Amino acid sequence: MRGAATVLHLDMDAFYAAVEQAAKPSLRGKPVIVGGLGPRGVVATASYEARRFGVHSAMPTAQARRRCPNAAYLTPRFGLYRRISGRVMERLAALSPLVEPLSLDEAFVDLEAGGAAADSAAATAVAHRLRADIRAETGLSGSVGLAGSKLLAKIASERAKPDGLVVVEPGTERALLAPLPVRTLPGVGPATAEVLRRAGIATVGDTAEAGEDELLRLLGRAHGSALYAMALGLDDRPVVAERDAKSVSVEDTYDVDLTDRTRVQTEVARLAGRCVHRLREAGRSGRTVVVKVRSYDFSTLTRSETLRGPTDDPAVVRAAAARLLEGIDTTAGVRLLGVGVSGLADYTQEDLFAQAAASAEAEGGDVPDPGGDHGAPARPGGAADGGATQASGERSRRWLPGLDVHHPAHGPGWVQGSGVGRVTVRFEQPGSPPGPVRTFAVDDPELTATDPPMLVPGPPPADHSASEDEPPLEARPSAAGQPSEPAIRPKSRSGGTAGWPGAEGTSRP
DNA sequence: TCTGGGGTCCTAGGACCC
DNA sequence: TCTGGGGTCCTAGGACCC
Repeated sequence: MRGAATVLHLDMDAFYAAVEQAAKPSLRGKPVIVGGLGPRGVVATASYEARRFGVHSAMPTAQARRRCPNAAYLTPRFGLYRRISGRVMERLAALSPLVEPLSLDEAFVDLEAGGAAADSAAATAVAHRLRADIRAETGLSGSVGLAGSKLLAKIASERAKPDGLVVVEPGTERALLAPLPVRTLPGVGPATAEVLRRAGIATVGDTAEAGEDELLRLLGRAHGSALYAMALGLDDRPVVAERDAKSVSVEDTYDVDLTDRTRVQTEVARLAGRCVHRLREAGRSGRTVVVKVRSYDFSTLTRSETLRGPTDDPAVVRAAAARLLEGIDTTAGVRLLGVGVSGLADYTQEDLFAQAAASAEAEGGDVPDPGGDHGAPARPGGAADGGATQASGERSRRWLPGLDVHHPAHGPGWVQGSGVGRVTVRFEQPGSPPGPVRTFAVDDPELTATDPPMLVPGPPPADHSASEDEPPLEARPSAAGQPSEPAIRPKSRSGGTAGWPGAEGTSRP
């Protein structure tokens, strides 16, 4: 808490859906829903047009289809969202060394830390400019909250949505909070809200009146005292820049419950491999392996095992996961499997070597066996039992709605839908007017999948697109050699991408 | 056609140590 | 004959967030 509204919270509006609308001109102004498109998918983001039909995040996609049958349903393209997010985060980094991202579309910024603003008026000016810059660079809108604390800045940005700016002047917090429902406070979800409701507490004001002792009794130590402080508008949490991940995990929900034990085993082995891959990409290793199983009835259990030292060896993690799975009954059918690693350490070859040697010495040769107790085949591809999912060889050939393609005669476009041997493509791109639709055979050799083109600067600020020639959107070489998607940027080094040609106008400390 | 995927933090009990 | 703590690590589960 501070005396000036210099803590900024930025929240991009309907981010995934907005990116898709920016990339696909024919979707602008129309309901767009991004999320899992399978039978068990859920909505990740709904555009504001779709929200008018009652569609919202976390709703089963099947339900969304009933409420809004005419929306465009698109599969998420995280690689693209990450790139755009990177641009936005660079803008924030120009304002302050203290930027705390919460997700791809959200971050706190401490405007005092970099000297960008020392009082509320200056902070407000900075926020206006930030919003304009983001729009100019990406064509997207973000809402901003300014306050003397993270708590209030976040609540303010929520109230600013969509496409707005709200400032909470220090001193006015309690009055602002009092009438709001407790659910407004971060950390109060359905379960906590129900406990409070039964105690007659419905608003933030009620919460403050209840007193700390009562809240401790109802919610326990940590949660109770945190909630009480928030209800009074008290929040001293600093904006924290880099936070190292504490766990890495991977999970899959299957379209049809898995019952075949062998299949379950090969899936767990596959997931373990994927998990370790991500672990290594992040340059980390971990000590505790976790297996997660969600049953047909949605009941979920986890089993974990802590190794003697951190590892990033796929064979070791696979073997541990297989052991853990042995103790779990899956005969009734599982809908989800997951593998995770926690207890992360920064990986260095020396450490591991020393550790392995040390434990071998201590325990008389019981070094982690890379041979793997139950060396699972690890090649699930061919063996897939016909029942559950498509053979995975098919996957690469499937045209998922929303993906970018290229055709030599028609140019760049995106998949609108596919089925019965046909794929429908709309030929347009970020800078173009809405384009025409064509249909092809799914195996048309002229149709190729491509990486998404970068967005074009937004129209609103004088519609003067920065004439600058950001590389031909064509991206035709498909960058097949360059695994542009999976590349997660290592630790602190954020990749290249020098500033956008336009607007250099942000202030320097 | 009920309920994704990636995380964080907290609690509680038992083991083990001092 | 106790009587009694406290601290840390591990495991399992749950609430919550985006």
